[in-house]
Amino acid sequence: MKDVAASAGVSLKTVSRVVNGESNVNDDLRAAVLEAIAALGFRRNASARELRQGRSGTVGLLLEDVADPFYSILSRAVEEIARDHGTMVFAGSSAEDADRERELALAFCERRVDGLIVVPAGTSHSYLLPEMRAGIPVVFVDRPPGDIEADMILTDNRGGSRRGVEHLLSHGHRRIGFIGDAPEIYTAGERLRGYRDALESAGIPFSDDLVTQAPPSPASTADALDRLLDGPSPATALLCGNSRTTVSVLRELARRSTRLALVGFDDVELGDLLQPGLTVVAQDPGAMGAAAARLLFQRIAGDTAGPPQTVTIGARLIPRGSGELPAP
Amino acid sequence: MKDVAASAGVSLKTVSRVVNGESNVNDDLRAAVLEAIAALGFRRNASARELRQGRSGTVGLLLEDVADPFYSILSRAVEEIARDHGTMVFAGSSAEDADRERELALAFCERRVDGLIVVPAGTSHSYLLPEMRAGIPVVFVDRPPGDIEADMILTDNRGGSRRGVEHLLSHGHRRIGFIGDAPEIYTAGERLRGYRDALESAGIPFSDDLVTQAPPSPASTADALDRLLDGPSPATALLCGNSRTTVSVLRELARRSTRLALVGFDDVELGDLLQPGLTVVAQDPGAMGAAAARLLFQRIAGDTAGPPQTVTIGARLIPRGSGELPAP
DNA sequence: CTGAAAGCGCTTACAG
DNA sequence: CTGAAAGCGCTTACAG
Repeated sequence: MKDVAASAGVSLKTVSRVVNGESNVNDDLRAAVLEAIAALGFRRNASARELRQGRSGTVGLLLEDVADPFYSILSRAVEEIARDHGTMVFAGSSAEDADRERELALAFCERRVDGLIVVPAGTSHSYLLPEMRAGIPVVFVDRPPGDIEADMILTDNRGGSRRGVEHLLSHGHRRIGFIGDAPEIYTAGERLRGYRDALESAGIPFSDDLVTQAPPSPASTADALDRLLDGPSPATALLCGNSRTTVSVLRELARRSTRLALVGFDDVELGDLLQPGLTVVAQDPGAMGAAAARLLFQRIAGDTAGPPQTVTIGARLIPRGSGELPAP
Repeated sequence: MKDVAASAGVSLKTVSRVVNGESNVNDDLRAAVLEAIAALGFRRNASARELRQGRSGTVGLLLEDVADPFYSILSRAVEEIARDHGTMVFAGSSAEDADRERELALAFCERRVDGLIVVPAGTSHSYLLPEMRAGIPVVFVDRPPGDIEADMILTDNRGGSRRGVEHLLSHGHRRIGFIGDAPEIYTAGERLRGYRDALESAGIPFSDDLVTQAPPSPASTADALDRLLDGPSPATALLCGNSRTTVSVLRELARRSTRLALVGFDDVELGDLLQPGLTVVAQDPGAMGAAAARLLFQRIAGDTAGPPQTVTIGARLIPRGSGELPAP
């Protein structure tokens, strides 16, 4: 900038004014500055600007895995809103590791992000309190934070799960299985609750035999199916608590050439092309990302008066065939 | 940092030494500094550090769409390698818009990224020359840059496509269609070349009637299928030039209940669960991202002596059923 | 409308 | 092993 000023024969401050598009600059001087900028290939140094201004024009986005379709769609939605605010996005994958989450979150804070969107991996988030008090707003998505109060965007997991089970009940099923993630996972717990809600409303007693809660893996899913299908009164329908489990179940059913009424929680690509089409309770990751980003920028803009907000986003049942198979 | 120094009763420089993990600090002073850091909730300001050091510890990653599975897998691979180098990743989506690509790339440069990985959207990249000369290494992925020479990571599109067609030929097909993206797209051109290579080697004359080149959309794909299937000597097999087209073709075939031997370029999730399973020529986005990141960090580390490199990554044929349907 | 001076929070280069 | 001074490249606050 000093070089530009020298080359254009003006002061540093005038160059700064031109670079920042301030209006009160003489046209001739402006032209001279622009010429010098082009000639020297000048590009403003954002670090210096940030240091002086105190805000960085960046936000941090902490996901479980950038490569997972659910999070990558969420991520794109955040990017679009950030773009409207002239802000760039740092994205990082916690890989479900609490230490890595913490490390990334603090690295983002060291970079003085203007705000943070976090899909929690760990169960304790008090490490963020000093940062939040120092003025970095944080919005949690998908799961509530561990031991602090904060803004969050959640799916209506319980209601969605209930709707999925009610759908199976309405097609005559009475023995409905549930295979979900480990019970410590917030969403897994909520979805199991929705399953129980639906059974209870229908006057069907809850049975432990029909429920599996474990981290999703092809092996654990195959075991769970064994338990559901190989007993004296097998399940005729199944709610899968997450998309990884749904995919494992589909592979396992294809291998066994067994049919089973099936509703998956979370949509999977090409679900409509399977035979039968896959009925799902679909979350809306784009809407979640957009809601998180909007709330974050509202906080960044200074709206920090009220208490933490919780935004709940509905889950939609999409019937495509597998959930409409009638009970035998 | 000044506050920490005052609180610990040492100089700024000693705090700096502790924060940076330098070894030559007296244990008592170190302890006092660490205590002051904890008490004050101090976090080093990265902007100031970057300004002084001249490097930012960030890289920019410019994709077509962060939400596309191909790019999100590539993105995660870049993140992992960046992490090994203590570097954060800015990711942005060009949305296939040359202006937006330029705007994002220059915004990354203004933030003084240490390097840039770019999936080109536009056809001219000379706008990056000043930045490259100023010492920001740039690696292009998936497609070559427009009008400059630079490092790049490419898939063996031509060879992969050839292998896909040879696979169909080996199952007795002679009328093999090709539906690819618009001919301006580099990868589309290469894949058409591979298609021609395979036909030529088999002594089968190339026929324009069997080829469609257009931006993928459900409507254009349906039209292309009409042309291929409704004539006097219809195609018995098809190579789809990209995954969006593959999905449209699958939907269209399901609607018509027509069968056709099919090989898709690019894998799609759940392709193994379709009936028949989807045979594809699979790119390896993870390998591409990793190769790009490795080359970039090599350049950042100062290895800029040699000429630009091109790394070509193979495409693998994965037979799953659809490509093995025999010719009638 | 224009500019000179101070300072953002660090690290570098140097002295002791 | 420790510290005082200068400076990275901007913007802010102020004066003219």
